[in-house]
Amino acid sequence: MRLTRYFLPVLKETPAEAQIVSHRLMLRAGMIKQAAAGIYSWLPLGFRVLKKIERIVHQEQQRAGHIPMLMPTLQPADLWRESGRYDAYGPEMLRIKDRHGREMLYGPTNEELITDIFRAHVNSYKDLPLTLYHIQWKFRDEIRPRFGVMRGREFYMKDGYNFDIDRDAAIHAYNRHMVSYLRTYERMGLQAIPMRADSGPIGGDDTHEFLVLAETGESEVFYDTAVTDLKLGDRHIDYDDAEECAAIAKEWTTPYARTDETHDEALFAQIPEERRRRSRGIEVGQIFYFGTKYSEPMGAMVVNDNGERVPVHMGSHGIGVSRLVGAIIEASHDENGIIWPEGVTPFHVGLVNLRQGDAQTDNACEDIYKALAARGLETLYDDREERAGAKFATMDLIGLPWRITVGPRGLKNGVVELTCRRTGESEELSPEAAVERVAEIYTPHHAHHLGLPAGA
RNA sequence: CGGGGCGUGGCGCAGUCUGGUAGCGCACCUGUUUUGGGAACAGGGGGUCGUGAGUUCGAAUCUCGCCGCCCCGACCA
Repeated sequence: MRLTRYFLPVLKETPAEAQIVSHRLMLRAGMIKQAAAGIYSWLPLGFRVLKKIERIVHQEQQRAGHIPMLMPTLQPADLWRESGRYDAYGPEMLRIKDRHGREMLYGPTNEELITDIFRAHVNSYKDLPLTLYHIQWKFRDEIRPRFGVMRGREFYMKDGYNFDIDRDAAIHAYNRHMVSYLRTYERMGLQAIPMRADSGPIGGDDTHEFLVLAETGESEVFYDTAVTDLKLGDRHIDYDDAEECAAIAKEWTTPYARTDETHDEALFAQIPEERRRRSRGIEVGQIFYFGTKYSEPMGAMVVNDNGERVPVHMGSHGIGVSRLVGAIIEASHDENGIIWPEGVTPFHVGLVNLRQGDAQTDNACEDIYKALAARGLETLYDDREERAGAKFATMDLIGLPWRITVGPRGLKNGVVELTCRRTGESEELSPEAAVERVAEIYTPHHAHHLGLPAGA
């Protein structure tokens, strides 16, 4: 993408309303524009990141065997009366009437809809296990939206629902989700720690929240540093293997890690002091096992192998996709701007032409731009008539992890500069070698896409 | 919902107390000179001062109502 043909309204000054760093940087980098309290337009750069995150979530869900679909944002009130949540949900649910006076609501979550779909079409234990999910906009009329996309009223969320014949099978689904979530966050360059949590209004026996450590997090968290040393890396995982999933879940949930809701000071005190940490975290996901809480009242039953009608065991699982954009920035920035992890960066590499209009540098940039595209890399080419300082400042602000700088001085010696946004380190390379290096850097990220279903 | 604050060109602000015909910086447009970390100079365009009513010869400024937004708290992906 050529910057002169793009839409990137960066701001030099910080809008007054933004308090936390991710909100400030998202506004300054031209990623979002507020439409109303807690409601945002996603401008092109922000939209790109949102879609990158969404894609990773889709890929990892499907890798775990979960099935994508899409449910509407508007739902009929009657379904919620059936589950008993129409009144229970309170003013946080946005209620609307259509032209015929029928009561509708803008979905804050989808348990009712998915259960309705399930009971209409699934009748036998032979159709289980089944896990369906979608990524859709939600609306919760928060008392006080704040922190930009981190606590919006309208937000983009992956929510999934598993249906299993009994408790054991549902627990496997729970563990499988934990593993696939760990992998999802790792690909985004995040460490999200599963922490035992309260089930809250959704209810259930078992639940973990995934917390990203950050100063500005809304939750107080307590953990053993043993948990932050864990990494999935590129280990192969068989998601159908209940024991393997359980083992990995156990590995991550054995070290102490809890939010203030479930914190136990006595247990915490047993951890060696040098490993004890008290910090803050941003919740970026949660998984639940809730047994037959919805299936019973709503009649989501199947016939088991004895010919008996039994309620299915369910769980639900969420990832805050739009919130993750903010959470990643909270976890990865410096005084000059955002630092995107390679997995979610809006563009893989920035190309800076230091002497726009000079035939030699223009040509060198065009060649590099084409060579990067040929390698399947997304480049933001700053071809504006701006001075070097302005171009560097823009690149630093929007946080592309790698930058290729092309100027007459380097070209005289046949080199360009490849700079790492995170470390600030640069190396001088021939244009061909620079392209090659960037391609190498992104090879593992592109490898994730292999072996997945079309559309993933 | 309780408490606090703010609405003035796209952004950041001054002007409001003490009413007198709207200003600064950034951004934008034109030109010249610049060009490896947010350039300089010259010229230029853009604002019913959130909104409605009232007071007044005269309202961004005073009074009352309404709307919107932000911050702190209790709640949530």
